[in-house]
Amino acid sequence: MKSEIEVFRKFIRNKGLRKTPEREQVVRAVFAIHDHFDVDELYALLRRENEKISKATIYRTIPLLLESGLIQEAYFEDGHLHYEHIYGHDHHCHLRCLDCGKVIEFTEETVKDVEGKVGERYDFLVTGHKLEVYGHCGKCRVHK
Amino acid sequence: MKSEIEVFRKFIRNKGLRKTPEREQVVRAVFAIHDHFDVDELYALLRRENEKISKATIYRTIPLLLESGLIQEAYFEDGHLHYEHIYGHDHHCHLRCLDCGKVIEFTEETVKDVEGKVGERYDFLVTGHKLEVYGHCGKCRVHK
DNA sequence: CTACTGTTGCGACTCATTCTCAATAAGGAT
DNA sequence: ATCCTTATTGAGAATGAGTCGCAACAGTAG
Ligand SMILES: [Mn+2]
Ligand SMILES: [Mn+2]
Ligand SMILES: [Zn+2]
Ligand SMILES: [Zn+2]
Repeated sequence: MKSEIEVFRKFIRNKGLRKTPEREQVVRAVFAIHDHFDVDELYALLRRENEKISKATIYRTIPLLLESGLIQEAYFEDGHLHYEHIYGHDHHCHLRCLDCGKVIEFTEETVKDVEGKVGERYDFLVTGHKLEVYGHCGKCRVHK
Repeated sequence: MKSEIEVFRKFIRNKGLRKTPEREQVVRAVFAIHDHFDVDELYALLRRENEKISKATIYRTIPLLLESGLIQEAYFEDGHLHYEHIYGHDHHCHLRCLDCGKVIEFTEETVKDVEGKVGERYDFLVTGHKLEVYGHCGKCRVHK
């Protein structure tokens, strides 16, 4: 299996774009975070490592990471988007506590079947899905 | 079954809030739109009807509609949230074309089972879910 | 190495949403 | 019905995520 940076370089080459150190630093940082992240967290990490990269470049790189399949939007919260790297990881869904905001990742194979059924029913070539389940975690239920 | 305005009034009363014509106009407008909508569309509808209501009040009313279960966030797109009224409607999921943006609503009972399984597995009291399936619609596949 | 052109950083800008605050109006009490 | 307290409203200012314009810079083809 190719590394994420190899995948990214091939993607960049295929699109006729240029290989730049800034873009590759973003790729590296994205795969150094093993959690959901937003642009500010990504920016903070890069700054902490003394990488001189502007927020604009991060914003410009994110669509490339999405299109190349290295990351995906995880959810929209607190007024902005959150992402997660997905290359090299199995698909998972999210279970969120409406009280404390905790997010648990889970896998559930039956959701995959829905893709096929729905795709056929409406003549769609289905490429993926996003499932979020909401509720109240055990800890938060105790507190009330 | 109670009407949406009755549900809303009860909710308002239970929270110790005040019944205002502005809030009730928003409720009415939300249930006059039988489609996904955003704040601007809601505002435009109210203005078209010569309701003098400010956008700030709409923004302030939306959390109340969410909490009372009359509406839900449908999806985030074009830099802002879209909503839909759900009171009095069966739960449905969304199938979206990544090319043209078309959104199809569908129902799929097997997703309900996932709620139960996951809730038990992680000790959550599950209250709902949001499933979006992505792909390319038949029309868009022809065009390329 | 050169030329061409895509990319970067910076700050200005846009636009959705929130906040501030003075005026208004619910709604409980009398 | 009137008063009083305080939540709510409208208007506009403020915030903040994300985008854009532009001049300096740097890949890459030849
Ligand atoms: Mn995740
Ligand atoms: Mn819908
Ligand atoms: Zn919780
Ligand atoms: Zn389409």
